[in-house]
Amino acid sequence: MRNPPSSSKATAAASATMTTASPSSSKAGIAGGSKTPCCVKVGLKRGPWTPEEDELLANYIKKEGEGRWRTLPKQAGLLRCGKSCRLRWMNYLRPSVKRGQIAPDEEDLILRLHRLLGNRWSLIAGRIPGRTDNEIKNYWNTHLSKKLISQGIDPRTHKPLNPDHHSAAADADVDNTNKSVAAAVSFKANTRFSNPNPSPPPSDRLVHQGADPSINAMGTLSLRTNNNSHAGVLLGGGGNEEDEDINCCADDVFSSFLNSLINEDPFAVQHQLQQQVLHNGNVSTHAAGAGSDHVPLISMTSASTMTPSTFGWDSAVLMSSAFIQNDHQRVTDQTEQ
DNA sequence: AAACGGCACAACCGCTCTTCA
DNA sequence: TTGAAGAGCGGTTGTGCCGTT
Repeated sequence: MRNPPSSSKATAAASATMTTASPSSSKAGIAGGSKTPCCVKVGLKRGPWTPEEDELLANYIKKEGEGRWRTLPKQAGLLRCGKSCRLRWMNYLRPSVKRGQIAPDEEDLILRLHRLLGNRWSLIAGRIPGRTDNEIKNYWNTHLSKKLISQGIDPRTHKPLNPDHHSAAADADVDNTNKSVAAAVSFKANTRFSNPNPSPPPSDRLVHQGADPSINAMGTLSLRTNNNSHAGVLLGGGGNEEDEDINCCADDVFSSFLNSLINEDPFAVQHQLQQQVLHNGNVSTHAAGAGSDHVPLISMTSASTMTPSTFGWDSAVLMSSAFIQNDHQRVTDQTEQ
């Protein structure tokens, strides 16, 4: 784990020391002369934030709320670009940000999530309350990746660096889990929500983080494939069947699904998906593109034998189910042997 | 005591995606 | 349909601190 001095360093760096901007700090972030700063406007301050700037930003957001980052600095009386303000707020000033050491259980969770999700820091951070993507990214790069390497594990693939020292079965485990999660993440990534809430919807990116309860509570969502054609997945019974709509809380499904994978319990994943289907009455899929036909009432079992290409969309929880079922079958086979 | 290197983390950049006029 | 603006993400850099030589 981390040694005590690092925490004090972190605290110091997070407050006073980093805010004592030396003349050289104005060069921060500009590597060489080729890179263009995000804020080319003359007069905008860069580098470490001062306590005064923090106060201005925090007070303004407390009063006016988040958003409109481009205009915020001017309104708040800050000589910063909006991007810088947003980053400062998100990674440091937000009340929900938890400071201090990463606990062992958090570290374990980061490892598990990274094994499943890769460098999707925001997604990982979304499942660790109070931690920011930047913090987790830093912690990974400075601690965990090195730790894994010292254990003979490739931090990118989570497989042994020396392929002679592991079994094919172990590979299969990792592969199947990764495929499951890749499909689910892809499902999420391709999911665009139609928020029924009339208030300005938060960015879709937040959906990936699972950070916004208003999104978790959404009733309707639509899907868009990578090539911008539209497709729909209906999970659930009642309600209208407008194209592009999905009438169940897919985020909950995803969340439960991910939780199960984190806990390395593929049977629970399968069970949860099946329960979701039973609860909602059916699973149906349909493509909303030209000439598409509805494919009604497919069971999870049949769904698990289908490929995404069957429907013309490139990802789905259904595929995850297939992978999980394969896992189940493999284990069953092994048991019988 | 000074120099050096590694560590930790805040901050920045380029890019991508979504929204909206 | 398209382009501009807004927002967010992952990768990278810069800086201060600390331990070692």
